Amino acid sequence: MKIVTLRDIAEQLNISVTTVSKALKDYPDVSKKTKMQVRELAKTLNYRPNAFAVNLRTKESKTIGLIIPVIVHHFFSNVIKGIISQAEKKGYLVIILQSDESYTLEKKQVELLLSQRVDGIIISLANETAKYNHLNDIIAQDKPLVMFDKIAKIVKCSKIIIDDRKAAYLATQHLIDIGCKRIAHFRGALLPQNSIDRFLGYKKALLDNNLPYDPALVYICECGDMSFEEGKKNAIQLMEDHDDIDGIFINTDLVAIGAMTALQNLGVKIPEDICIVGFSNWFMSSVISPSLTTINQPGFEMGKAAFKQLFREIKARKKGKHFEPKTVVLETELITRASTKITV
Amino acid sequence: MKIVTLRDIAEQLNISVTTVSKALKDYPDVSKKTKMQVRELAKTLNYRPNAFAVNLRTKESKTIGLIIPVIVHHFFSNVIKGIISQAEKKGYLVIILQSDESYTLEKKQVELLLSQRVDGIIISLANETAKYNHLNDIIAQDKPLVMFDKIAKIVKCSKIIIDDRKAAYLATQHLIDIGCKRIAHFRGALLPQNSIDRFLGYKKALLDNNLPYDPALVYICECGDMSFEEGKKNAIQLMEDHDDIDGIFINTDLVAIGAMTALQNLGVKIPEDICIVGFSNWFMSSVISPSLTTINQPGFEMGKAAFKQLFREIKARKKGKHFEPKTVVLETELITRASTKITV
DNA sequence: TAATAAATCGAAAACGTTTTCGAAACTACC
DNA sequence: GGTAGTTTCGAAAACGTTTTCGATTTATTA
Repeated sequence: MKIVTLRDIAEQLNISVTTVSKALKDYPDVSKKTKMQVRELAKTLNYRPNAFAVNLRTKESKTIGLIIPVIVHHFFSNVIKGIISQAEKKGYLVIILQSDESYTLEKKQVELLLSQRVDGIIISLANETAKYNHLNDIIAQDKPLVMFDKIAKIVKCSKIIIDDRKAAYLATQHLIDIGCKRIAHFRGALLPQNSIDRFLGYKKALLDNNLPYDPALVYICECGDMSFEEGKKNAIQLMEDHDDIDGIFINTDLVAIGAMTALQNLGVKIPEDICIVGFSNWFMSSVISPSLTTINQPGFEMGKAAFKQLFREIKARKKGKHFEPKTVVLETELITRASTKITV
Repeated sequence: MKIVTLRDIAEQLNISVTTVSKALKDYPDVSKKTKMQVRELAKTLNYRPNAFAVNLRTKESKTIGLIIPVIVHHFFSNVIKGIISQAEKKGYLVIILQSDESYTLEKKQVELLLSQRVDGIIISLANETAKYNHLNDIIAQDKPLVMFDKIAKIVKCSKIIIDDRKAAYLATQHLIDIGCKRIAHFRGALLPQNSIDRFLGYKKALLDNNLPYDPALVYICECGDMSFEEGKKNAIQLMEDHDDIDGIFINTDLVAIGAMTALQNLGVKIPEDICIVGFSNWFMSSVISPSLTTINQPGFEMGKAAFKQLFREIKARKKGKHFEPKTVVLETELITRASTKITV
């Protein structure tokens, strides 16, 4: 019941704490005999090193912090899983915080993690976040920082992203390739970089194909808890405003599925009347009817990559080397399904 | 850039570390003047207490551990959110681990959390888990432990659950009330208590209503990553085996939605030919067509309740009191939707 | 056997905080 | 001015580990 320490072992064996410590860590200057004795006793007493003391002494906790906008989210929960799985392999634990898309909370949580002295921080920014002092604080403390998905280009740290612009371009080009002439876009909130990039990719694809870009065809949705409803609402509004639409590129699968539901209720046939491309490849997208063409956004892989990068930086710091921030761009792909398959 | 300590402040003000510490914690035996000086300097130097040292000294880390079978899951991610939100209010951080339904991993993760000396542990058991030594280890160390959802009745700790049996009974009774005579059940894996309880509730409802219980009508699905596919497969199999079925009570919404998809593809009309009740009230259930009648399983509230309970136990331990394990049963409700609305 | 090399051990400092307890300084009162 | 009481401070121990460096013992060699 009592918690055993190095000292307990040392006293029982009539040796010093030093030797016990060294024996357990297999130092070369301890005899085989005492090593055996120590290890055996440690086992029978069920000795566990006091993590608090180890942390204090070694100045690291083998714990990292993760701040994400939302947890209940197909993409982000996959990222979490990726990070945790990779962290576990390297013996790291992960503290998770949810910013709820709030800048104030995000800032407070960064403070919290810094005062907890985690070994590094992984973050995906809140939609609201437009100032980056809190992030620069992390860097100023020379603590490893990796951003993913919702990033701030200005901040000097490593980043794990996809090429949102290219992916959006691909998605829009696909709509054009199958014959769409008037393509709407449901975009995400105004601030996040990826929402901007996806919009730009959409726009560029139109222009490259000599199709007019019409700002009136771009609808905004916050992509919060109400994504599905936003999709429905936007779709209904779109049908009222512009009934000549023949394709929509939508920022997120969940919004897209909402839109499809509303359109189908209005008697619009997909893909015959309107083709739809989503974004993220949520598992439900392959399952609904018609199945949804979408861009695969590899959440699990992003999580893994984010931790790997962070780990590299942690290792580099320990060796005193400085680490040049690196941006990793993960591959995406267009997955074509029934929502854009028109058999002409 | 250099990390400031109490000592730095003390030296700059020519006072002792003791006084600095006391000033910052508002001890009564420090003069107002020095308190002001200390606080001001602490602020300008951006002093942050070294969490490692505080932990070592106070023997607590204000951090708890959470072990869940899966992260990417509508119910569990809601629980995570509930736990984190509540923990944040009390100034606690949460380390999350995923057991992947594996007993071996779960056991290892408990070890890890214990050696990290978290202040308490919240756990929902893996499907595989049938031995509880690792849990008893936690209790033996007098560390607060709270289980939720997938619990082991034998283990002497606090538990947050719903009355699965009653909820399943309610669901089945509802099917009977609307005229179903031959009701199938897609149950979860064999070991988990809640999967057993839901099955028992289903069975009892049948018997109480003088309907025959037929084991052949009970299908098993593991409810892992393949839930949707399992639902489809089970539904198709069911139609082959017993085409006289007029109702199904299904362990999980996702499986139910899979089943509905398969049934609709087979030309079965829901609810006219077969009525369906799911379990968990996933947000998609209100959104698909037909919308799914289900049992509301309050994930967020369970998470909150779990942390609240853990927090009570942590407080009690600090006061040296012993805490009698408590089981909290949260309310559920039947949400009737289109999948069981037959207008006779 | 003496000198040297190798093997084995332990004292002590350090990590940064919290808290006890005694000492010093100051105030008030007769 | 002396006493008692109050206010303000700081030395020191403690939390449990890691690591340096010197000391001691044992083995090796000429």
